[in-house]
Amino acid sequence: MTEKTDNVRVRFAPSPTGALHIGGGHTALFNWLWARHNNGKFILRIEDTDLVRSTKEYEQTIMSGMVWLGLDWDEGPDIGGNYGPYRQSERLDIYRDYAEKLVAEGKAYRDGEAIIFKVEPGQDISFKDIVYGQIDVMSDGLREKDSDKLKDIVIIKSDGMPTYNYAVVVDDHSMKITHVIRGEDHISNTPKQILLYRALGWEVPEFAHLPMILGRDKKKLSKRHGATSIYEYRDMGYMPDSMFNFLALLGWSAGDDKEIFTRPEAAELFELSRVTRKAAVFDFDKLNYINQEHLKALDPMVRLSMVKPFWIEAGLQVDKHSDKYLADSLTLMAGRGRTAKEMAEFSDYFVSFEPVKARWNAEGLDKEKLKPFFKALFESPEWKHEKLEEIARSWVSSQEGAKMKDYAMPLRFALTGMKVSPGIFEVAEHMGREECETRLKYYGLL
RNA sequence: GGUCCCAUCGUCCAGAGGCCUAGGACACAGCCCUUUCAAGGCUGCGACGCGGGUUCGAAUCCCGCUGGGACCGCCA
Repeated sequence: MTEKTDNVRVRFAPSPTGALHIGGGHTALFNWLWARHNNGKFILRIEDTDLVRSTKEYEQTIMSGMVWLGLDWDEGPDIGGNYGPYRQSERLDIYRDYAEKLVAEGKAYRDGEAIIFKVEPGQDISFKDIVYGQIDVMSDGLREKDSDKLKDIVIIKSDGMPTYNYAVVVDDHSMKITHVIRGEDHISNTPKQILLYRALGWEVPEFAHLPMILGRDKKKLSKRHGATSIYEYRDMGYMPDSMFNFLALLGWSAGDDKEIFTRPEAAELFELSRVTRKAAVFDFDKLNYINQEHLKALDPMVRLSMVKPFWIEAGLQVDKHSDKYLADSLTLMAGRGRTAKEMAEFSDYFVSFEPVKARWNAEGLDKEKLKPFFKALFESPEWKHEKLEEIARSWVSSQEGAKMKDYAMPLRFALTGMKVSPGIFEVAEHMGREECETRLKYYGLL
């Protein structure tokens, strides 16, 4: 069931003080899902009021991270929109004006160069969260740490920049944001913001807080847990479709058993009311599985484009082959490998003989026993796996006590340098008679 | 210390009083297929944190406890 919402406008508002990390991507993703589900607008706003830590480079990195994940926005600093500017550092006059208004009305006061909002005791600043439900708070709860003194809220810093809690209110109001969707760590900021909305005489938007993402040790995800930036996952061989799928499943499910889905499918099914409240642990095993499933489902040429960079990274001469041959090689892999990187590693022998040589050794090989077998194989009128297997089977049955693996495994190892591969006769067919001959001769097996 | 939030298999999700001797997925274990498994098929292991209520009946509602977490910056 779809909640009745019209003209949904949501935003992702990162501060450009680092790359797009898992938590940020998760938040952006849920905002995107809600916007797309409702045919609403997804807005990107840059919160760059921290002069010392914000950089344009990070702003770029965050945007390209979102593009990589497949999260497109409808309004933002790069493409503009009717409610700009979309960079807080370009909206200083707006913050200043409203702050002056609050001062004039006696709701805020100056201290030093800063402007500070007065918090009056005894106010009910409860709110209803779409995900967490009713949250009851009194203004008396806003105390200073280890003190019973009520804490006023700084809205303009001494350097003239607005603070987060103030700017977010001014911007969300002036950008006509209907749903504020953000991490659960913002629940305790919400009452302060509500105080500001009231003082300014503005309507309060809907709030939907999202569960946190934890590391394996159940602590908030951080550098200690290894990869935290979205790009690190790309570099490890995870695909955007899978990251999207995996992240969407952290704190949400459609309620049925469907766990592998595309962006449009997720957007169709997504409901804020179905978001979970419990913090979720980032589970690599599940990510691997989801990535593998997407890797399987990919169009062969698209799959090739995901895997190719990792072959190149390993120094293999990819351009010696046609894309058709390479893509077919991956199709033959039939789902082996969980990441694009793993798939590239598991299939390197299709690209080049070099890695095979590096792995190969003749330990325990009875060359004299093998030679006649390989010779028979190469007498096959057709280099087709059915024919090759047929020859192999009759050869094995003609030898006393011989088993298929006695011949198939040495062949596999000579051709691939691996003890694991797709059916070796299929591999041989795909590699081609010439290449197989080259490899076997190199080892003196033919 | 204060305020707020959370609590179902190891992990991610189902479950919105009887459909639950709690379901699915990942992981793990075992079996099967077989020229190998990193592919495929099957089976198994495994949870409602504890204690009180409410009710004919509670994983689901209420209270307490315990255990986690977030926030309390002129960071966002």
